[in-house]
Amino acid sequence: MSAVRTRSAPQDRRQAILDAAVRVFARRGFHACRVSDIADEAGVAYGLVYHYFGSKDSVLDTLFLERWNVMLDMIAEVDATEASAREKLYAIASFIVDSYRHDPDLMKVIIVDVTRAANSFGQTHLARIREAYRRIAAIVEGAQRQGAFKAEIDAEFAAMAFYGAIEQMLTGWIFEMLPADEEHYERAKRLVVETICGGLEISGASHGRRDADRDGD
Amino acid sequence: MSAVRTRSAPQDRRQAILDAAVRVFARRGFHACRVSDIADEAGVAYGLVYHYFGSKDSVLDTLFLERWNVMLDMIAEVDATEASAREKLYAIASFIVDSYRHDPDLMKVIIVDVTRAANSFGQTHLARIREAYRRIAAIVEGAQRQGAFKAEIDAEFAAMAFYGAIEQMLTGWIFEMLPADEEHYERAKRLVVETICGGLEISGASHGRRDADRDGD
DNA sequence: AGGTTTCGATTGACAAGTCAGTCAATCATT
DNA sequence: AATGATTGACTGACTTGTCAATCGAAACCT
Repeated sequence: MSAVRTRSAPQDRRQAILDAAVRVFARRGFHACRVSDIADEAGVAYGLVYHYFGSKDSVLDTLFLERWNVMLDMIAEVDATEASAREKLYAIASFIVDSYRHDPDLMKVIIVDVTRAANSFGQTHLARIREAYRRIAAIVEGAQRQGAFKAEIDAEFAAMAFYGAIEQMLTGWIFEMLPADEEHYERAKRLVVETICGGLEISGASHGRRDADRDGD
Repeated sequence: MSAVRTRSAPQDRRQAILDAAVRVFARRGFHACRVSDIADEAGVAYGLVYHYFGSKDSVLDTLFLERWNVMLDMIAEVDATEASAREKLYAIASFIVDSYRHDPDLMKVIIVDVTRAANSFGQTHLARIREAYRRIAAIVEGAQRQGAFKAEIDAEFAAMAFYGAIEQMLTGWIFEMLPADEEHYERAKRLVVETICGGLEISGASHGRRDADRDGD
């Protein structure tokens, strides 16, 4: 124990408020819950929330930005490796799915409450979200230059389709439309990459034709 | 003209309120706008909104259900045809994209305020949304039985990836992350189907292996 | 060691404002 | 006159953000 007894360290209180916010936001949604709910859940006085955060919005901002920035860093890091585009995309899918596995409430809040309010909040969030698409698109572009991915599919589109597919999986888990267990998490990672890359990669035959009729090679 | 002059037909007023609601919901979001905003936009008195609708939520419910049911019918109709799975999925993508082209405000409201907030409303919406996934999954299953789609990818997962990719395109247009013009709408339809089916269909070679090495068949 | 000052952390009652929903009255049409 | 549509002021409930007061720990002094 470090600074225990009657009062805990300031940063613990701040973190306790953030943790409590994740729980109540996930439970009833950002709009439906009150600042007093956060304070009650964290076991602190109402006013303390305003001591650490400028507003209720600011609490949500902090939750989103802290997590999103970790993801942006992760994407940049992965892209810097020598792995194939497929492996890079698998790493991203893994990261997002594992984020959900590790803290489903936080991911629920980010997907349900932040994305929804992305336009009513400042443009800040929108810019960060867009940045993620851009970095994924950069991976696709790299693969296109190397001839591994079809060049005729716009990289920006592909990135959004990829991210959209992943987000829909999480949505399925969040709203209990899909079974959410360890096995399905792993299957989801593989499915998303297999589905998207199977369509993006230039395979030996069948460039995108509907029928599986083999041509004269 | 039928019942014109000083007072228009009741159903016109009701529709005027719905149309106004779409506009104000799209502009500032469902939660951020007041019932008085709807009434003002529609040019009717505050109380009239409550004459036609039981609550503010009920207005949103109506907007969502009326449109969503049209889509559900459309999917069932398409699935009953003899078209290939790829053509069926293209028809669905077309319908959704065209819905956005025809009434972007309404689609924005449905995606931003309903689809992503489905848990805060009753289970009614969730069930309708799930029904859409189920119908798309049925198309995938049909293709799997016919040997046109890979059997090892869960149909439910595939359906969600497909819908998620489309919804992400709309999100891109809604938040002005993607160029929204006629040409891009058409490209988006093709991209989504090409991306998803390219990965789902059993092509002559490369069953899902990363490398395009041809096996001895 | 004991007393005291300082200052950020913490409290919770309160002011000020918001908004959904109600309802009694009015209007138009038949 | 009867019926249903329409009005908009009003109520009641609820919320955010403020703020003056209090607390606790450490530094500072004697």
